[in-house]
Amino acid sequence: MSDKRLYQSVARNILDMIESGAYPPGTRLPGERELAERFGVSRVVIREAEISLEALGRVEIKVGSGVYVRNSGDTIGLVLPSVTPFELTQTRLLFESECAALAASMITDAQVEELEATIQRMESAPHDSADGEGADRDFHLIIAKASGNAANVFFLQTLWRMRTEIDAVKKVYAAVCHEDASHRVNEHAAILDALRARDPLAARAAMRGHFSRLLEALLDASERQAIDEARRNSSANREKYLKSSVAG
Amino acid sequence: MSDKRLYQSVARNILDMIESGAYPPGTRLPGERELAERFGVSRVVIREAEISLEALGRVEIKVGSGVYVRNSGDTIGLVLPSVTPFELTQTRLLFESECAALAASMITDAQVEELEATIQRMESAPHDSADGEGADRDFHLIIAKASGNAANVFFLQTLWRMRTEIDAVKKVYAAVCHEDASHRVNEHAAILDALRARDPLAARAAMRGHFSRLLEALLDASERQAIDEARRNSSANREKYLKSSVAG
DNA sequence: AATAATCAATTGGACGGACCTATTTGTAAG
DNA sequence: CTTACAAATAGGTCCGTCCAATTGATTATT
Repeated sequence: MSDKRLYQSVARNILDMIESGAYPPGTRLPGERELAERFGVSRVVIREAEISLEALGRVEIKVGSGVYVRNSGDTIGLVLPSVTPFELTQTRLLFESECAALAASMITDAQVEELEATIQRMESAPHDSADGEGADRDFHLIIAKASGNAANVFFLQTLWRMRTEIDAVKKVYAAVCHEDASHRVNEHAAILDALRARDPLAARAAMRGHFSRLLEALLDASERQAIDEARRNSSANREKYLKSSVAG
Repeated sequence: MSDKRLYQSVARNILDMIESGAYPPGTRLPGERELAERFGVSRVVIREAEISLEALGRVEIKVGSGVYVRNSGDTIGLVLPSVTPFELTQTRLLFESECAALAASMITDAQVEELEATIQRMESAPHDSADGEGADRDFHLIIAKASGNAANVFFLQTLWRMRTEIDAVKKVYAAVCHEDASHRVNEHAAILDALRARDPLAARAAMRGHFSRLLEALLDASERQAIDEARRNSSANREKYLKSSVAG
């Protein structure tokens, strides 16, 4: 209906098929010939659509085998810019705080309950487990949705992709995850309280506090990490130069 | 060195041609037929290569005209969600206001001068011209850069892509562009004053004012547009039913 | 002379069929 | 049960043809 070139409309259809859950990550898409028949287009168009999806990192084409859906998690940094963990956290601070303020005046009772559920999941999940991280993500995502703005949801998702797909970010966040887990539950609870009270100013302040503390924790962690690395390097150097002095 | 599929190796060659400076941004690449002959491959392969480059945002394909090199600085890749003009403007309000507040305490004198230049460009450009729009974009982009955060720059670019690439948004923004131009220059000047004074609160307030007014203008315009459409429909209906009553 | 309508050349878009190579898989021989 | 091989299946590439959009020059009109 809307796309100018045929292959783009086909690519969108395929993307919809994938995102509807019909083809979970790792599964094979139907063959080019079958898709061509199903969409009533030529094989060339199917190939073009799949190539564009491959360029976007959504599928992986294996010759002689088939086209496979990629977990959007294993995309490499091609589409995302390289940002530091601090930049990301600063942007999350300013963006998500405003989302929270907006959400406070729009949130439904059902969404409040969903938020409660994520906090319970975080409490019962072992620290830094996959489910704990999922609950963290859901908490922030629900708030973005509660702001009633599709662009906000999109940016929240993009921010989360940066957190999980950019190596430098992933590393530093992981280092801070252990000691962070306990604070996180409390802070999420404080944010939830403000949202439940439909208080925009309190929600903004609580979210800012959440990320301010995270930013500090990240700075501490990266400092420790830098020290560790320096120590490793210097001990490696010591070894290296001692060795050469023995050899000499 | 050698990519698995032919189109990828061709895409890399084309990219090298572009990045060598042989085809600066805005210029047209040789036609598919010529490239096919030059690389010794079929037109299909050239098309696939160009499509992958288009998906990555490096070139723009215009049917019947040619393939054009895009500014490499432009954001690439991400598939945009469908957002309304109002959602976009609301997100710009909350996001760019915070960027402005950040920028106020980080901006350099050189960046202040760049901002002044964009305002002069807007004053001298005919309303709603391409250059006027470019100056508008540059104004906001410079502020995002002045915030000293690569993630902010990335999101600013993505927001601008939404404004120019989503049909529904483009339409409503265009409708408001004429009467908006005069206000816009004044408001940009007010924002610049706050930045020049390195006053974060004033910068945030000025930016919020800028987008608040824009949001209202958009609402007015869309209301008028809805009324126009309703009028058109009703007159079409009148014609239709008058005709049938005459026929009957 | 300036402007509007028209037409032809160029360019990307799409089709279908043919043939290639890589991978998978089922079956038969060991 | 394992191995070896061969058909079936999958994507990769080419060719030639035709369509549709764009553009610019040509011509007609005012």
